[in-house]
Amino acid sequence: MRILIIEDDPNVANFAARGLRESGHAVDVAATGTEGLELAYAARHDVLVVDRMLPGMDGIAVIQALRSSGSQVPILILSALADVDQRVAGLSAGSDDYLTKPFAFSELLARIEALHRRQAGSEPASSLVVGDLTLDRLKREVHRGGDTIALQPREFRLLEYLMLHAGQVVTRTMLLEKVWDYHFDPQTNVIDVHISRLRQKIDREDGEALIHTVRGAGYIMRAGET
Amino acid sequence: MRILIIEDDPNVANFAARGLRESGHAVDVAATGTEGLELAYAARHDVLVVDRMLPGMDGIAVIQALRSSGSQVPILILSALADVDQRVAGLSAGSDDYLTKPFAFSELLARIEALHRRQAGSEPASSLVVGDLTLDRLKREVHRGGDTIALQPREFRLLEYLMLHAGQVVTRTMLLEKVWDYHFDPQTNVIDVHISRLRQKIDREDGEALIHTVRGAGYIMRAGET
DNA sequence: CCGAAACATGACCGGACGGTAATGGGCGAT
DNA sequence: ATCGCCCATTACCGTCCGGTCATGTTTCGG
Repeated sequence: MRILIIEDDPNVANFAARGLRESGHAVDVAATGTEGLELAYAARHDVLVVDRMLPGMDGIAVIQALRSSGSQVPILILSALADVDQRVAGLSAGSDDYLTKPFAFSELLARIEALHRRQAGSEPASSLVVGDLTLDRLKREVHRGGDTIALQPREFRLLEYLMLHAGQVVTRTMLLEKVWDYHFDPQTNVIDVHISRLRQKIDREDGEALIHTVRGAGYIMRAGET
Repeated sequence: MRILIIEDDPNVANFAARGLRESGHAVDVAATGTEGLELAYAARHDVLVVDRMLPGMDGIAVIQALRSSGSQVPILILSALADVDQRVAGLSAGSDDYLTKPFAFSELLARIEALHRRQAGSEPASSLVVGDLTLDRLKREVHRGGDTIALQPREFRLLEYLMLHAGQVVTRTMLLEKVWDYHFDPQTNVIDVHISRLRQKIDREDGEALIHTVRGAGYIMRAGET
């Protein structure tokens, strides 16, 4: 389990970090809000422990920034402010738990594990998004900018795979393996045909193209420039 | 949002229930652990608030019973025991939060909403289980006791719907609406035919039958007796 | 115990899904 | 600039999904 602690008081930070490491977790520590945000963006953490009061960027602001960027990490606020209003404010800002200093390490650990337990129970993302295109894996629905797009099963699997790997080139071999379950080269242009059909449905004239071909390599799903 | 409060002190129970109702939530109240368990099994709640000390069946025991039956409901423990060890014990038992009495209602509400927010963000269950039959909604795979079962799309949707409502009778009308998207009666026996096909695949001679017909009503998916 | 209603199952068959192939177009290399 | 390769697109058609129908079986009321 990987934990990020954002806390400016080195005593508290070290105390917590050490204990968590001894419990077998990987711990990153940041002393300021901005540094913390960078670390949070740089790597996936299982739980964040954030001090309420931080020099520069405040803890609440950090949480709001993370949440507004779509992050779902469980966050525990650590604070000296025991006041009920403060606690409520912290929770409303988008955190999942609030622990007041001074705290017992065993409780911090228990709460972190409770947060993680809950998160771990949650399923792999069931809805994929690239640009204004969204695909709901459970409902098996695809939408682009408001309207629903009907896809055939094979088309759906193809798009799903492309979106799961959005931003990375997907080779023909990968597609044959994962979308067609072929473990050999069919020597035909099945893929080309289905890419074409997909494009006609999702990359309609309106809006930018999301499926890009990478000559000699395969295809890539991407919104935005570069 | 539907909340179940298991609390023997009527003052506390009423205080919390009233406040939550005023905040627009549906609230059920149970005064004993056993009664609480029954209510929890009888209906789906979004959050449970459980008193630590209860006459008869203890709060911790209630939580353990729920968790071992596979329930994932977010649970908040309410307790007069502020002691760190008690708090840790409560969280380890499988609860998600721990609030000590006396408490401010605004904090209870904020914590309940934080728990729910987290839960709501998590996806609907992607794998369904009834007896030794499992269905993975994302991988679109069905297994019964070790081996994989291949289902046609319509068969899959049918089984998925039955399993989503395991334990409750599913009427023909419901199936037509939700599995076939028919909003009228096709006057044919499509459903019977598909139920039959499903049975041949999943209720093979080996193992107990999971799909049961309820004469005059519909079908029900259930493992175990009664 | 008999009959009717409700349900189960097997056979049939139309249509759409999805693969193949052929042709046309565009990018890149020499 | 031109040739060749890689990709795009259209048309065609076989296969299997899934709905209908007809017949057999079970359950319940009278």
